[in-house]
Amino acid sequence: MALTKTAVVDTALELLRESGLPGMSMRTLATRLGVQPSALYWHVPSKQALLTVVAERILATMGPVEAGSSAADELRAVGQALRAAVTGVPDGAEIVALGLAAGAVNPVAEVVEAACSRHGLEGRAPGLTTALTGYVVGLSLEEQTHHNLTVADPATPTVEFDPRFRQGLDAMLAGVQA
Amino acid sequence: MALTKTAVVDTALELLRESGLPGMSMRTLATRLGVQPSALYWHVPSKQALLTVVAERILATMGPVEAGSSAADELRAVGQALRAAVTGVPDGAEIVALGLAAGAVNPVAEVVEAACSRHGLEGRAPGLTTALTGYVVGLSLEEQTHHNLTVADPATPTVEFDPRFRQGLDAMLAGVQA
DNA sequence: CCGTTCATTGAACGCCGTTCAAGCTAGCGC
DNA sequence: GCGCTAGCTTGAACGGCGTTCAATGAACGG
Repeated sequence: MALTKTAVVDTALELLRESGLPGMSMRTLATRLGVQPSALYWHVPSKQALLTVVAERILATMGPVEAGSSAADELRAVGQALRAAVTGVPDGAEIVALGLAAGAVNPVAEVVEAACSRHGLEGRAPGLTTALTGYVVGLSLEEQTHHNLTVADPATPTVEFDPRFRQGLDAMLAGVQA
Repeated sequence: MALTKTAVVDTALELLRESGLPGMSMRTLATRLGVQPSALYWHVPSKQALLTVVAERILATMGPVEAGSSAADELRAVGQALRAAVTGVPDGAEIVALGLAAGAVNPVAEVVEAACSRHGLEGRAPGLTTALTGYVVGLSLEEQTHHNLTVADPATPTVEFDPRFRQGLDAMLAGVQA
């Protein structure tokens, strides 16, 4: 059976989950597929293009968000779902940031739109989407980078990102009043 | 005159401004300093360590933020100042994200603290700092990555990040009410 | 059986960060 | 003045990386 673009992407994600971005070189990817590195370039134009497809896959793992009693509750759930998807894969934030920059569709936009119109916040969706996505990707990137540094050098001081994430999320949903 | 760590960092930043991260290899850095690459490693333990020092320099370019009439105005100014500092250098967001993960002091914390206590928002500072910093770094990263993709392939569709940044910033400062 | 199209190989190119033994050189104690 | 140590640099190499490309193989319609 011949190689497939899908197989390449699948294996890339597999390799990513096992050993992060540094472990996902075109060479290890080819080895895993039992193929020469150059063979990959028939299915994918570049590693960057491969990574944007991987980014879309990661974003697609964001589960649906059920309707809540308040807009804040719903948007908080959206933020948490996005964070779960992004941090669910090593170096996911870096890859998703690249993917979004490359024009991948942001599933958060649609979900925020729905939540806003459900609670009479029409027109607020674009700004909230930008704020939410930027925040989650930014903090997740910091978290995963910190994690990588800790692995490389165990002397690195520990930081608890989970409560910090919630605190920041609540702060941005509340605004500067109250 | 012997090489200095300061000189290495200065030249690194200079090279960075000229041609971004890809143009700032240890080899080009050494060449610019008229030295062999290995000489750098007497002054700096690794490229990563060098980059965290560079990140602190970039963060230090954030100008002071003057007191405003409202807390939102002040925090908006903080966000804009941070963005200006980070995007003032090619690939600045990537480097700053690394620096923050490595434990660089975040100048935003202090400024937000001051602004909050000036407007009776004690206790809100940590969350607002996390939200603001995460958002600015996240969106700046997306913006600079997009810019790099555009340079590499001019067919990339244009995106206006400046209004989007302001919109997201306003959205997070306003919260989900109003 | 030929010719074409699809898919892969193997080898190379030019980068990269990093290491390390060996050497140079400035300055201090004697 | 001399020798030695401590600070700094060299030169060469190691093992990796993404990517390119001519040549090759395999499958198949005519």
